Amino acid sequence: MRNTHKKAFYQDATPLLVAVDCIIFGFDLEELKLLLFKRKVEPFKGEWSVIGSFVQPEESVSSAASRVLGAYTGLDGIFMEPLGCYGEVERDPGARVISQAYFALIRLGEEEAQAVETYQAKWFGLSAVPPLILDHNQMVENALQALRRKARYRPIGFELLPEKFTIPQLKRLYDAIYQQEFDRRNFRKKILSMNVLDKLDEKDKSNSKKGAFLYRFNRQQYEEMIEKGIDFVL
Amino acid sequence: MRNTHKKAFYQDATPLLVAVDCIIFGFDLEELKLLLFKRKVEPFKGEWSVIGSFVQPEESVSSAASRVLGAYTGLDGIFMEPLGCYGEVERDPGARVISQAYFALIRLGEEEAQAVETYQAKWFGLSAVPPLILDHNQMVENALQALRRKARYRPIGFELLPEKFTIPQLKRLYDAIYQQEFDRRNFRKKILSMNVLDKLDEKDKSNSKKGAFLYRFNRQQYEEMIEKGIDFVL
DNA sequence: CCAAAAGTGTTATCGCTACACCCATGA
DNA sequence: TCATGGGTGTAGCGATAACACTTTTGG
Repeated sequence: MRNTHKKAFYQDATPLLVAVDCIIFGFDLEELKLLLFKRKVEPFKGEWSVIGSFVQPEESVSSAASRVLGAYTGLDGIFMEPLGCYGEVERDPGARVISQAYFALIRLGEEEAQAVETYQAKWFGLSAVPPLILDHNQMVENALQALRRKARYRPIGFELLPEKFTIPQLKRLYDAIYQQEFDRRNFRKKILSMNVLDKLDEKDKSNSKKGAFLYRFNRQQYEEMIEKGIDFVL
Repeated sequence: MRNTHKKAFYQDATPLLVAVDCIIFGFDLEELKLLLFKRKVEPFKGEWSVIGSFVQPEESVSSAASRVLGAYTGLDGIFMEPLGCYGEVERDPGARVISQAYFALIRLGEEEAQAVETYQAKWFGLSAVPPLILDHNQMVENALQALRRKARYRPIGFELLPEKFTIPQLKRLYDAIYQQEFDRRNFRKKILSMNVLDKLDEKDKSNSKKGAFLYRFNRQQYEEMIEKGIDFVL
């Protein structure tokens, strides 16, 4: 029996494989890092890649990305942001696969370290990223650009730091992201002037004898600031 | 016969329908406009939508978008920029379709007017956008945000103007994009200070007795400026 | 007591904003 | 000649950038 006109519109189209790929950044309080995985299937088995998965029929594209992030890091609710679509015909010699890439920011910690064991994953400094399969090096480059673009105007840097952090640590994060040294005094002034950090009574002495005060990001204050039309800029 | 392990990786995944949708902006020297189409197939036949198409196996996602733009406007080499992925499971009740959206900027002119005839398309002012099918209103909103975000830092506004334009026209374009009135003198000063416009000897008298000088965007100058690390900002 | 990082305040400069008057011309 | 939009300059302000000294404390 012939299709109705209605169904034909969809049935005449060819379905394609759709994947998500996640570029995962971390920060060890020294350097910006990238989490890479040794691919376990052919083609390119054993080579380095970012982590990904095919999108299943019963999940949205973004939940596919969440699923991947959760599965491979053991963490829940990881910050992620869409990066773009990689849709060249020949990008994957194994099959026609369209990939939607995301970049994600995680706090380095224990759960994630355990995942590193389980999945043959490894953290790489940004200057030591090895050749990756397919167009993954391109994705990484774009992810870094996107991170740089965003981190200036949105408080996403905090996603890379522990809940409690010091101002010098925050500055080192921005130094690492932008590969340049910000002025200590101006940096402190600017971030504090926005009133989005709560100063705690504790000090962190891991980096100096004197110790630096710990702060916590106050999302509520941030949102009130945005309401008032004031911009977050670092 | 059973698949090899290599093939299984791809064969175990379910292919999905992938579409591109194009949000097309135009500027009639007065107002920012959106090009919308009357849908010709079920479901939602006869309702307004942005224009799109399924991605074919032998074309990249971005060439699918180019194809759509070319087919429906009769124009070649239209400026377009990826907007994002719309991947909710239930976004299209007709089938599971993942859509990659693009926004495009075109110069209003003759070829395009003819396409308006052929395809039952219509230009809508931004404040008069009708209800659209699926998540297309969302796409339009996001496209407008993306246009606003971009136009400040990249010289994409020129894509909406004729090759030769006056400074007041350019200002009116930015007024329209940002829904606010820029200061005439400051606007002129800023754009001219970047040295990316070539002043012509001709005047355009369509808007005033005195006439305003015509200018042309000089892409080469723009690129040299970027080389030097100077930012384009309007 | 000293090395090493944390913390603080002032000044100069630059860019942005606000603003008012003259010019050219067609009707 | 006058109404309309085009074209120009300047002064004030606020944000940013540059910069040097004091504090704390573990070793």
